Amino acid sequence: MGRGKIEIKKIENTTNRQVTYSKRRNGIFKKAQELTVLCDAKVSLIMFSSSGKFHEFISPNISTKTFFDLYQKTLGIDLWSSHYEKMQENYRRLKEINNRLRREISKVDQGMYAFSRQRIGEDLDDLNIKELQALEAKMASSLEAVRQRKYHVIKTQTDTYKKKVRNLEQRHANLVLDLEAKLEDGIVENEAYYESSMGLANGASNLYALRLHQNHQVNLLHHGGRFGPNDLRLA
Amino acid sequence: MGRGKIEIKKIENTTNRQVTYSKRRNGIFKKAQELTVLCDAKVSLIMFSSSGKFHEFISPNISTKTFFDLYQKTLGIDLWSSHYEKMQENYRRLKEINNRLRREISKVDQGMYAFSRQRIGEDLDDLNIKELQALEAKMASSLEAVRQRKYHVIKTQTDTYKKKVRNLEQRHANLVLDLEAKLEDGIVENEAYYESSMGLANGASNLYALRLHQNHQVNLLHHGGRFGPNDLRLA
DNA sequence: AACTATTTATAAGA
DNA sequence: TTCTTATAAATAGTT
Repeated sequence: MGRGKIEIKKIENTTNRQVTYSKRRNGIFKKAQELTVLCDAKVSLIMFSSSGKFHEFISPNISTKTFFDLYQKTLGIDLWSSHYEKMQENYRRLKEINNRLRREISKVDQGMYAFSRQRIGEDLDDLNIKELQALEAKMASSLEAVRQRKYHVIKTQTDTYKKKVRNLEQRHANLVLDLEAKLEDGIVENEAYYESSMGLANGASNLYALRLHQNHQVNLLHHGGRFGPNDLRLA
Repeated sequence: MGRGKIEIKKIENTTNRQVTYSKRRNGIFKKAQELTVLCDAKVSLIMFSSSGKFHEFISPNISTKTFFDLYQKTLGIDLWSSHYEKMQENYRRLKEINNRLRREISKVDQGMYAFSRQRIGEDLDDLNIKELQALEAKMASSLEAVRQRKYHVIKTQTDTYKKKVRNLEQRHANLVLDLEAKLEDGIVENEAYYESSMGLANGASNLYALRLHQNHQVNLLHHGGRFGPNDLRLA
């Protein structure tokens, strides 16, 4: 219908193609409109040009959504079922997993609670003698492990103190020797300095006092001392 | 375009309308097809006649679903948002909850593990003396609670046995009285029966033996006996 | 966007 | 429905 007949194949000339698209689009929309009126039909016509331009015609008094609901109902299928149903399935599965996780948490929680309470010595009413004895044995062994560890820590600290003391002994002995040498040479004459130095370096009795001090310290630690392993004060 | 010009309004004659629908439908489908080819366009054409008959044309190489996804994307709206998007939102939320639950389980598990290991006496290396002493005290107190409970259970069982014994004493005493009465009346003459009955009912020494037995039982329980609370055997 | 020669669609009839 | 055909409508190529 034109000056010449055309072959129905893609129009390569872009301008030409766009013009033809525009003309024929109007024609087809007019046809759709006429069909809607003449035949009381419902028509949905959606087009995208090659350049992506969008045009739509839809019969009056019907929304695209309604139209597609009708479409799907007519075909008896759901276009989005593959999408939607799959998601629904996943949703169900996720929900189930979720519930299982919740139950598990609850279980673990209760288990931990029971364990804790039992170890703390409550909730023992439902244990029989055999179970009680097993629990007692385990706890006794645990307690023993804790005690062993405690003694080990204390021993380590004690050894550290012993070394400190030995070191002090050595330093004071050297100091005394040095001081005596200087006194003999007449270099040092300050009496007060002499006395204090001698007091510290005055042989076995003073060192014994130091050792007593250390032992006392250990006892404090044993019976509830609050000194950390790095607390090396001696008094 | 026909033998005569027609007014564009609903054709009231049903047959006429259906014929026109059929003819024009073919025409419009042909136009859509030509547009698709000539202009490289994407066309979706869906129609329902007034009698509900459904016909569809869609450009090749594109599904109705794809077409509508494109449609929605172009319009920037989602016709199915009320349904689909809501579900998608829920799905996301559920997934998040799921992950949180997993993390929680992991946390609780680790917590329980650490707790368990510490109480069992391992993993004590990172505790200082103060912490060790606190743990020791707690465990000692727990252990004491377990022991108390054990003794209580044993005592309860012992009492049960005592009652059993008293009950037996009574029944045998009655039996003896009954037997003696019958012997006096000359009803019973079986010597063997008499001896065995008298053996059981023969006063304090036998009951003492029973009691000894019971005490021995208690000791067994105390030092590792394997009898449950419902195990009432006496030998 | 308008023109118009020509093709195409189709209304009415068979 | 389909075919025929006269005629209305659409449109290809041109301006």
